[in-house]
Amino acid sequence: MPDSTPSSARTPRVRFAPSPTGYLHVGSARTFIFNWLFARHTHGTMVLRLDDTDVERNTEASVQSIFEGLRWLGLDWDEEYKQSERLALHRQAAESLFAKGLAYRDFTPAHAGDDNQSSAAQGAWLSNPGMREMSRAESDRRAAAGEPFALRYRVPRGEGRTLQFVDGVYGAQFKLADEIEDFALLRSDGMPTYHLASCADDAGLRITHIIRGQDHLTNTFKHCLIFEGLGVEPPQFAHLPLLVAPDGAKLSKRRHGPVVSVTTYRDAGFLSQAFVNFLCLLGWSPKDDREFMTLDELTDAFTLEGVNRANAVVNFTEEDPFDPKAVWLNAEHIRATPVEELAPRLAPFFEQAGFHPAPEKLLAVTPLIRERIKLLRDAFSAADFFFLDQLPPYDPAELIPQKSDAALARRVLSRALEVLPTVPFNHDALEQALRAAASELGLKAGQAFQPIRVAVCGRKNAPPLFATMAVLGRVTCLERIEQALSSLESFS
RNA sequence: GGCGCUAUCGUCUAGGGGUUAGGACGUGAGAUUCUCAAUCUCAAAACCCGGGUUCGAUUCCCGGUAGCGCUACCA
Repeated sequence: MPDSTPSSARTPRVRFAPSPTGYLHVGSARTFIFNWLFARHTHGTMVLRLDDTDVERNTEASVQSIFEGLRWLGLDWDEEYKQSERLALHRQAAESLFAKGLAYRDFTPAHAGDDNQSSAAQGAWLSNPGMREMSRAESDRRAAAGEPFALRYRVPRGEGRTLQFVDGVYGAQFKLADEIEDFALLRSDGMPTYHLASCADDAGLRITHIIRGQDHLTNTFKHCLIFEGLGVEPPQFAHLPLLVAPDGAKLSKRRHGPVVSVTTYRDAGFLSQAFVNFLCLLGWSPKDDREFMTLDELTDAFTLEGVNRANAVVNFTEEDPFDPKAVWLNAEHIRATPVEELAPRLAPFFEQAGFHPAPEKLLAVTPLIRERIKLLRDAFSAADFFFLDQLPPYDPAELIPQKSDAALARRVLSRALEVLPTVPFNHDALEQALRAAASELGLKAGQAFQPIRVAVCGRKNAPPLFATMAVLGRVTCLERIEQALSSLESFS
């Protein structure tokens, strides 16, 4: 049944195989993305496989949270499997290796020698004493007697054999078989280990390219041994440089907390396409000067040759959990998003602040803040005055322009009050009227507009004045200018 | 400890035997604008160290150092 066509010549089948032991973290997300891009670029198949053989640590909540993360990324997959449902296949693989004499039973109690650091230093870690050499008869007898055992791979020893494979990123890799320990295939409870289950499934699912984190680079020799024992041609391998924290340590849930969870990015208001764009730039380059890229452009440009070999730092700090480049890219993607598409994405963040803007109003406000926010969650603080019934009390110092006085601010506001009731409330008419008012008062635009802007928006920094007033409407504007004026009454 | 992988501005990266070592983010200065944002201009900022090979190495080779990974009946 094994297919004799080399994996490199078949239609690519790649897989993403997370183990559900927590939320989806950014490193896993990147691995998924690279696999997806490879699959789509080559018109291959994307397989999602939950590697849930670690019964102790797997949770259903984690499964849900991983799906949630993947769904948010907006990338799909073609086939889906659960490793725990494929136990029979794994056992069969173990059987087959045992039958061929490529594996043996190890009756050493689990965790017998926990000081494997020192025993490793003495070179005594290759196999447990007496187990590898045990006769089949004795092994069978002890097993039949119900004594628990782990199944280990019988790694070729004393032949000076060199194992090798060509990595799609790191190039040709070599290792002496004698340096590899007799790794476990089955635990003493009969459950397969990661190495066995993973290889058996990769073979069974006819995976052609394994694209995964570099932390598996050395493990790959073991996997080659398993594929060989199973009598199948190993897939192509490509290992990805790791994502690390600014201190150089591998990104981990434990040490770095929620900053490594993709939901943190989602909740802060990253656009998924920006997040994907950012992750792609860590450890991969299109080799030209492009940085801002759409999914289509990424798919088109992605190749394994573009993958870098050095670990990439995600540049976050305690004060700011997001890499500045990620934030910048997000701002770029926000600006590139059409208003009709962006407005509904903003809605949840207004709701979070306790406001439920009408869709039309949101649509009117969005273009005014689109250039001014870096994260979607900034939307409310950038646009609050559009939705507040009552502005917080004015700061007279803000109503009064620099090098000026309250009297001038009062004149400007009074004049505005005279002019505004009859002006059509659209951008051009407002501009014409207010500029005219400014020159009548002998003021420069900047000087004249500040009191009005502060009156209408409640602060000095805001979107362009005329468009803002047009959205706010005549009634609100007049009301606020009156209030501002009266707050200046007693002020000299 | 053993084995492996890696090393270009603060960060992400391009490059590659002879280059003013390129771009981006961030930072600083300026321009522009009704403020902010955006935009534009300019600036500071890097080839880990030591040996080779070579007319010439940041680039190729070796060694060192450092970081990371693997060395589990975790994945």
